[in-house]
Amino acid sequence: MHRETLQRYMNYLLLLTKLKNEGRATVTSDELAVREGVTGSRVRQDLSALRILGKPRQGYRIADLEILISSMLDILSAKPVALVGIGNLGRALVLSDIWSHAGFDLVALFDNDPALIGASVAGLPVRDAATMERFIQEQGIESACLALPADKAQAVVDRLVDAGVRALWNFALIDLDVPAGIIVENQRLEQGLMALSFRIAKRNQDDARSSQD
Amino acid sequence: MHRETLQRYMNYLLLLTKLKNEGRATVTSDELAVREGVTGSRVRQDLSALRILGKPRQGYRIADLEILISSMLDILSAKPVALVGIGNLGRALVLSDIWSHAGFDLVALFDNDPALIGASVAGLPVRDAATMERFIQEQGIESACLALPADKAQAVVDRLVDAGVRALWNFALIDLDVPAGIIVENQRLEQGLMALSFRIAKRNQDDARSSQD
DNA sequence: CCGCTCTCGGTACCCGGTTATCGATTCTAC
DNA sequence: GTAGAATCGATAACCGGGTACCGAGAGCGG
Ligand SMILES: NC(=O)c1ccc[n+]([C@@H]2O[C@H](COP(=O)([O-])OP(=O)(O)OC[C@H]3O[C@@H](n4cnc5c(N)ncnc54)[C@H](O)[C@@H]3O)[C@@H](O)[C@H]2O)c1
Ligand SMILES: NC(=O)c1ccc[n+]([C@@H]2O[C@H](COP(=O)([O-])OP(=O)(O)OC[C@H]3O[C@@H](n4cnc5c(N)ncnc54)[C@H](O)[C@@H]3O)[C@@H](O)[C@H]2O)c1
Repeated sequence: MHRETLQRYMNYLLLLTKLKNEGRATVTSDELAVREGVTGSRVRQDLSALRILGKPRQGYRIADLEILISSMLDILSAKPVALVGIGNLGRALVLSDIWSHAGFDLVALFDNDPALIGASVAGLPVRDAATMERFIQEQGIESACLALPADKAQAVVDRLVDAGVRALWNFALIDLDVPAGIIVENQRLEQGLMALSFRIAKRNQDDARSSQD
Repeated sequence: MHRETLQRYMNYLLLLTKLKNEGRATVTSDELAVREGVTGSRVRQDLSALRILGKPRQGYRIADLEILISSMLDILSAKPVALVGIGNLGRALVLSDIWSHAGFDLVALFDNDPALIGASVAGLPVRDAATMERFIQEQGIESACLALPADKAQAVVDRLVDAGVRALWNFALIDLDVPAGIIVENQRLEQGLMALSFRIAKRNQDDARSSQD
């Protein structure tokens, strides 16, 4: 499955939640399509690939779609995950509700700043990073999120992988080096900002060109 | 230009910076290709589209690539940008160095929390959100970043657009409603986490399947 | 100086994602 | 009940991003 396709499924899901809150029970392929900037055909093929059936003149049952897309993404489970680096970004992540929405359960916070250790964020204690390996092994945690300086990230990753972590969500701007089989999902915020810069430049060019005509 | 292609250019840029720091002056298409999981052919076509010429048996001059890709993305300029919502996420963004890397200059911080107004973050004062429109108009700011609660975002966006903002980098989990011509780049963190969940599920399935054989 | 090798630039081809189309089905209206 | 409209499911056609290939130029070794 290509990244674009995967993103479409996630957008369907977000859209469905919104529609459900509006009291809707069914949705047509064209409705989903226009909001995604794609054709009804594409949506029907996406859903058909998940063996989801709709009814002519009625559309698809929103509840069915939600369950099937969610289970494909495996976000109905609650995989335990640890967060390392409780700085500004880390705190924002702890306080957000994205973990449960994406099939994770944030169970542990780690930092090596004595001023932070022992504090509590959103009801979770900040643990000493020195105790990280032990806790992760004991709890069988296989996922971790990194919100710490780029120059500290690789060393922490090595320790995490040794302790049994097999999937990483990385916010540090660095290409992590991991053994085969370990998944790294990089969250590169500056890419979003660069994309914005490009789109602004493109719009300004287009505007200038069309005003010339 | 498709999103995937754009992302490839940004990755080239990050890679080039790294190579330059290692003292390299030139790079071959195959070198860039393997790190991007693509063929040398694709890289050469990408670069050729930017009218970048290489030399046989030598490759491309890194300095040239950096300048041309940077100018395509328009990240050499310093577009003024305002940040609204100086919570945990906002502070993390202020303190990061992504702004200049992506062609922006963070010039103003706004919040409506009296406890924050007047404080200083990274040398910038937090201004009263009530004075937002005026400041933005006076300074001719056309870009803004939103790091505030989803239920407050739309109202703030309406004010920003009225004041002249034409490009938005949005962290709130909501589909913003804006007039035509206004660019919105949504930074959906939970999509990265969902993608991680999907990749974990897929790997576990594959592992189970291959151990069956 | 002469091949030999490496890498670029261009072209042709391929593949898969996207769209278009059409028959089938179900609901509405009268 | 029948006509008509709407929407699905399937298939075919299209398109563009990606790859493979080949000829050309640039450096290297002898
Ligand atoms: N990729 C991006 O676009 C982007 C944007 C913003 C921030 N970031 C990254 O995220 C990181 C975190 O951002 P932030 O604003 O929260 O930074 P921060 O400095 O506020 O927080 C970093 C935290 O990590 C902790 N830490 C440092 N070394 C550690 C170690 N070895 N073990 C455990 N904890 C350790 C520190 O004590 C601190 O609390 C930044 O360093 C930055 O690289 C990336
Ligand atoms: N999309 C995601 O994946 C994701 C992840 C984390 C956070 N977020 C979003 O980012 C937002 C910010 O996160 P945070 O942790 O910094 O939240 P936060 O509550 O710490 O910060 C929000 C800030 O916005 C300010 N604010 C509220 N209303 C305002 C208004 N009308 N004008 C100006 N300022 C106003 C508040 O005073 C506060 O300082 C969250 O609400 C969340 O929706 C999104």
